[in-house]
Order: sequence, then structure tokens, then C-alpha cells
Amino acid sequence: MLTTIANLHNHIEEEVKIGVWMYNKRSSGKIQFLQLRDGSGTIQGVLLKNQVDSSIWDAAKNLTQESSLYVWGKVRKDDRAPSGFELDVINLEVIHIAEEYPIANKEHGVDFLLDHRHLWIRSERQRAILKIRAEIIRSIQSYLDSEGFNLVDPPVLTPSSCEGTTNLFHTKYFDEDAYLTQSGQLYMEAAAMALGRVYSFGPTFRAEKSKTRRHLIEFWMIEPEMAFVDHQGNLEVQEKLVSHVVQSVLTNCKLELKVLGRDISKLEKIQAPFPRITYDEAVERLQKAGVDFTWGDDFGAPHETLLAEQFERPLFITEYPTGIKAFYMKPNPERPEVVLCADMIAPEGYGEIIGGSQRIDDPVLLEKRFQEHDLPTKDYAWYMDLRKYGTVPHSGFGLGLERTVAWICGLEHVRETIPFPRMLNRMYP
RNA sequence: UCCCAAAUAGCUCAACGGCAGAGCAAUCGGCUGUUAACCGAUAGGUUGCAGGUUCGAAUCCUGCUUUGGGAGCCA
Repeated sequence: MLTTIANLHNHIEEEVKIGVWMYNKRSSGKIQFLQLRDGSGTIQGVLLKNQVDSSIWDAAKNLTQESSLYVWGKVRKDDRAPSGFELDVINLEVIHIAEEYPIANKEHGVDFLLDHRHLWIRSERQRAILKIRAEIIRSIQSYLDSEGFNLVDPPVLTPSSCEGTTNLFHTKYFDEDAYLTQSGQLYMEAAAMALGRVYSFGPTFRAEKSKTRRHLIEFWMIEPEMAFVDHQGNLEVQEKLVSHVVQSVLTNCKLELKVLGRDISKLEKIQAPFPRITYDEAVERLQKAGVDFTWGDDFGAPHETLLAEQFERPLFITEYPTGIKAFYMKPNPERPEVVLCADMIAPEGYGEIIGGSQRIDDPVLLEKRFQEHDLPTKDYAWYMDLRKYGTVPHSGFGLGLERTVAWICGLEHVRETIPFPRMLNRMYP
């Protein structure tokens, strides 16, 4: 029966069969070392010429990088092996002799690797990142589910923009114009009025000509929305969620973090509560640091980094000027020139990973905002209805998955955090 | 959209106005404990494209294409 490499520690001194790819080989005249992987882990297979059948010896000799095969062998503890185990190969059955493999066991350029992304993900480092991405998704969902949230799926095809500013991907819905979603938030507000606490998890699309290490054209967001929760309650959910996710990765992905060379001590400090500063205070801090910045402007990436560097935990910047934020955000009743919103800025220069706010629940004010922003009221009639039929205070936020993965993994660029990145000028593979 | 940089063997790079080279990968051979194994040999080229300067251009100039980094915008 087939077992996996991750499972071999349960089979010491036993004979096992595994299905594997050979990612590297080292050999001498009378001994061969096969570097084997099966997705669950890696192990070295050892063949001694005087101990295996010559046909098996020759078959092993002919294996090329990334050839696939079944291997029968005896699991042996060995302190010389990085994983602590080796496999003494008894028999093997070749499934496929791979053609010359483009990705060598050495350094490559980014362009080349992205062109071969379908193969690049086989590498130890990329596998570690995708494992951590999966763990992050798993821990987000299990946390929200355990806190009484329900997963609700908003549509991907939408009739118009949720937040007029960003560029949308245009497509056709038969004879009508349609756009790929850039946020499911407005639909989640409707869902929160039905189910109380909800969250969405899905892809979003921005046709922005952004070319930085923090941007993708297609990326995934988690968007929780909560009825009867105010601005402060919103922040508490966010910090608890993020600390839970970081601690889950620390517990369940030790090997992967080690492969990535991540500084664990920085992640261990990520415990709720997170520091909060207002926009006003952030501006003061920037000015004190010698930055020329006027109240009312939005922060750029360098500003966020400068502020985040003053803290070891993610930083909430709250209550931005109304003019630079989205139309649906609720003004502070005591100070209507700012809104009850917060951005969560990750440490170490990873930038904004969450944007959230309390939403406008007053139908009159929302109507006014539609006029001010020149939004088509017809397209948003359903959204106005939410305020007409039992409106309640409610809040929500959007968590950018790829930026979160990049931060937790300690990566230079978000392109490695998603299996097949969609970037400006790159849609292959 | 703007600013900066790069493009040479399958890959990573060198050659910077005067014979286009090395390492890795590939192929062949050697080696009984290798960890990106090592050693020897073989093969591998329209120097991104188009023009220009020059006795001579991978090298200098102009345009284009592609890619990377950054800005803006955002998650």
C-alpha cells in the first residue's frame, strides 16, 4: 500500500511504497543518492550497487530530474539526513522519464521563473509558501466560523462599481455592460442584515496599472461584515483574527517557516491588542519625523512604512478625513470631518493588509453621499433599501490575503504568494 | 501614466571599441556517504528588434519591444 513521505516516521525499519518525483541525484560508481519528493515532504533514497538487482541499478541511473516513479524501500533513521530518515531502495518502477527540466537546482531570474510558474511551484520554497497560504486560509475560516460567522459568496459579475475610484475589468453580460468585482462588500452588507455575521472569501479584480511588489491584478480578499457592531467592536474582531492566524501558522507550519528563513521571533510578538493611533496622530508623527505632510492628504507607502516601523505589532490608523475615504463610511458623530474607519498596517514595511469601517446607517446621509459622489442611484437602489427596512449600525473590513501571506512568510513580493499570479503584462501560465 | 535600470548559450553571468567566454543544466566517462556533490571530456551563439557612428560594435548613439524596481492608486 502507498504511503507518503510525511508519514514515514510511522514506518521505521518497515518496507514501504511511495509515489515520487526525483528532484536531484548524486551518484558514485557504486552508490546512488536519489533526492525524492512527493508533495508531503522530501527524502533521500539510497541504492548500493552490490545490494540491488542490476536492472534496478540501471533504471535509477537513467532517471532524469523530475522523472516520476514508484519506490519500494526500507525506512531507516539516519542522523546524516536533514529530515532524520533515509530510504534504502529495494525496488523501483519508472512511471515517466522526464524530458530535460528547465529549472535547474540553482539560481534563476524572476522572469524565467514566472514563465515556468507551473513548474516553479514544485520547488521547496514555493511549496512552503503555498502550504502557509493554505494554513492562513484554513485558520481564517475556522476562526470566523467558530465566532458565529457564516460564509456568504457575493457575485463576481457586477453591474457597476462598488467604489467608483479604481478601474474595473469590463466585460459583457449578454447585451448589458458588466464588470468583474473589485469588492463584495456592498453585497456582504445585505447578507449581514440576513445572517448577522458573515464573511466572503473570493477573488477580486483591479484593472490598475500598478507595478509594485504589493500589487496583483487578481487577488483574494476576506470580507467580514457584522450587524450591530460599531467601529471599536470592528477593530477587536480584526486584531483577534490576525493574531489567531499568525499563531496558527507558527504552530502548524514550523518546517515551512524554516525553509523560508523567516524570523519567528517577530511573528511571536503578534498578539492582540494592536496599537491604535488616529490619522491626526499619524500626521503629527510624520511631521515630527521631518516629513512634509499636510492634513487631508492620504498616506503613501513610504509614510505607512515609517509609521509601522515605530511598532512591533500591526498598527491601526483610525479616523481618516472624510474626503479621502469611501462614500459609505460613517462619519464620527462628534467630528464629521473624519470617518469611523481604520487601516491595519502590517509591521516590517508590508503595508496595509486590512481596510475597514463602520458603515453609514442613516438613509438621509447615504442619499446625500450618492449625490456628492455622483453615483448612479438606480444601480444602488437595492443598497439604499438596506437603510429603508430596519437599518442598524454595522461594520466590516476587507483582509488582503496575498499581502498577509507575504508578511507572514517574510517575502519580498506578493507574486510568490498566489499559485498563478495575474500581474500587469503577465497572464501566462 | 510617470521615473530609473536591464536584455549575450536552455539557465545564471563575464567580456565595456579589436578572436564571444565561464559555471550550472544536457551528453559520455570516473568515483561506496553525497547534501546546489565532486573530477575529466563533448556539444551548445542571428549578443532582444530596427537603424546610425566607426577601418572595426555585444560594447557608443537613436527609436522600438520585453522584463524588473519604484511612484501614484489600492488590499
